[in-house]
Amino acid sequence: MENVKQLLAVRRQKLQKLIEMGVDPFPNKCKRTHKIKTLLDNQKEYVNKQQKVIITGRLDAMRRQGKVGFGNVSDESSRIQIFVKYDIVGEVNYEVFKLLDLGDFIQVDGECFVTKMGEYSVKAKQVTILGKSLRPLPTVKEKVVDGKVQRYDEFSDIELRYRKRYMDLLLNPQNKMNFELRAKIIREIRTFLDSRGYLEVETPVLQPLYGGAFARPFITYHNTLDIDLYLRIAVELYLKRLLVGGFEKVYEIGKNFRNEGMDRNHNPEFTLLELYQAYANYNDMMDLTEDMVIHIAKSIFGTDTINFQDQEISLAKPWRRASILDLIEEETGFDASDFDFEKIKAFCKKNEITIYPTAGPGKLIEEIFKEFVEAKLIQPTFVIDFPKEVSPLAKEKPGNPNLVERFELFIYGNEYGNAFTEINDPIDQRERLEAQMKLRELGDTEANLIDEDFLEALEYGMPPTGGLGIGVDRLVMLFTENTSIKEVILFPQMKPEA
RNA sequence: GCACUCGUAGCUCAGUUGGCAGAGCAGCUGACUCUUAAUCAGCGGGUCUAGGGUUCGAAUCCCUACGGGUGUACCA
Repeated sequence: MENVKQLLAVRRQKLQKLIEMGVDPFPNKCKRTHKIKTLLDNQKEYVNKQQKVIITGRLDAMRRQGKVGFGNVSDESSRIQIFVKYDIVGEVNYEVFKLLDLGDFIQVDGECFVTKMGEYSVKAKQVTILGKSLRPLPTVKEKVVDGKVQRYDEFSDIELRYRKRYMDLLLNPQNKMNFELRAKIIREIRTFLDSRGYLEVETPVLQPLYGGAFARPFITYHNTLDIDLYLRIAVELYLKRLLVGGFEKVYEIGKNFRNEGMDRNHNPEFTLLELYQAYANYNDMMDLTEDMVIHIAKSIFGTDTINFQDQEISLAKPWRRASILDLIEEETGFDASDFDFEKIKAFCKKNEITIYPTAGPGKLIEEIFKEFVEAKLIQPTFVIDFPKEVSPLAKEKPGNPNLVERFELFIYGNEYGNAFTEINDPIDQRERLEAQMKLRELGDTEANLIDEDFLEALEYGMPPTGGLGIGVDRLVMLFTENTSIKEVILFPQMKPEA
């Protein structure tokens, strides 16, 4: 740490020197006439008429050479070289220039020109410090070889990149793209849904009861009310209340919180799109999902084909729709359609699938699917008609009391969405939740709770409804070709450092 | 949770069989009035993640802890 102290001390000394010279290292005012990109876009014209410009940005390279010096300044738009000459800026300003460190924010008043070596630059008339950097940033250098940018000493430590995201963004500008694309994707989701008449709503993050998904919640406490509250694990039960209230098409994009393990597909807080539509069912939700994902792909990337992990994935309609039972049979030859518990248990035992005490045949079918099928679903696939046992909010499939109208969307072996024809029969819904409570009593910590207020709402009447949930982070991962959710969340959850 | 793996200067990394902790960049001093991974000369900078053990001697071998990654389990 001695070294760090020295590096910090040096910068503070420079700060002191500037102050002694009467220079404010953190002025309140600055001026900019051009973004750097504008300079690049108008190079010929600006060079010809020696365009006067004032640029601002961070000094990220410096090559001083006696009484002349070069630097590079970056703003959000781009990066350009500056040329600072003693004879032009004068003795005092040149002293200031010499006291600059990499990472300082500066303003350069000057004019556009081309150096002897042919590089388009800003010839400084004055260099003004806008914000002193008191801590050294790692230096990443770049060199263009055969038109390709080669980077040296890249800031690449994954842990540091996540913990100090600002450095990652600053030093690895290509990583900013993930987050720009994330914003665009979410914007296109809204554009798409808004144009189809869905109303965006906001429902409570702090809930007295949690529901709508299988997950353990985060618990918090409200002082004045003197009650525990839960951070939502889903917004489902609130959005359905809105359908009772007469809204016909609603959606919410927001953070949900699940108190579970973390890995490259799971962050404790994550962004979920949930959508409910009256007078619709899960088939409509499949159509909608296809249209929405294709809209995103085409409007942002101009194509309905994407590459992920060297696999070409076609988003063109229609996506495969196959039942979970058919897929299992396809992969394993095992026919579970009779829901014969003993037979299914035997199959699980033979294949070393854990049989939890609370699991029935439906749960085991889901386990078999995970074990044998999931990873095989590379191209977009709607896996449909799930066991009723594992779907307490989904409506039974006509003609088969073991199944419900539900689908999960899989792409490249990962789950992206979950949807069903929603239960609007309050009696059925109560029975399903009561069955969940029994599981809970048997030790299933993720089983659903009974939300009496929600059941009461259903009793007033809810229209037949299709509901959909899409994992937004995963969608962003897909479109940005990332295999870790931490790459698409600006500040992913990390263990505290020792 | 379990398994494997990594942790050395601000950053990127090397470190042989267990034998004086290194390089480049960044920093500091000096030279240089058109450089661009600027160059040249010199200098400073380390609790080798932490703690314990083996050993004459540990960055290196062993154990434990912490942190990261990967896989697996869990997770709609």
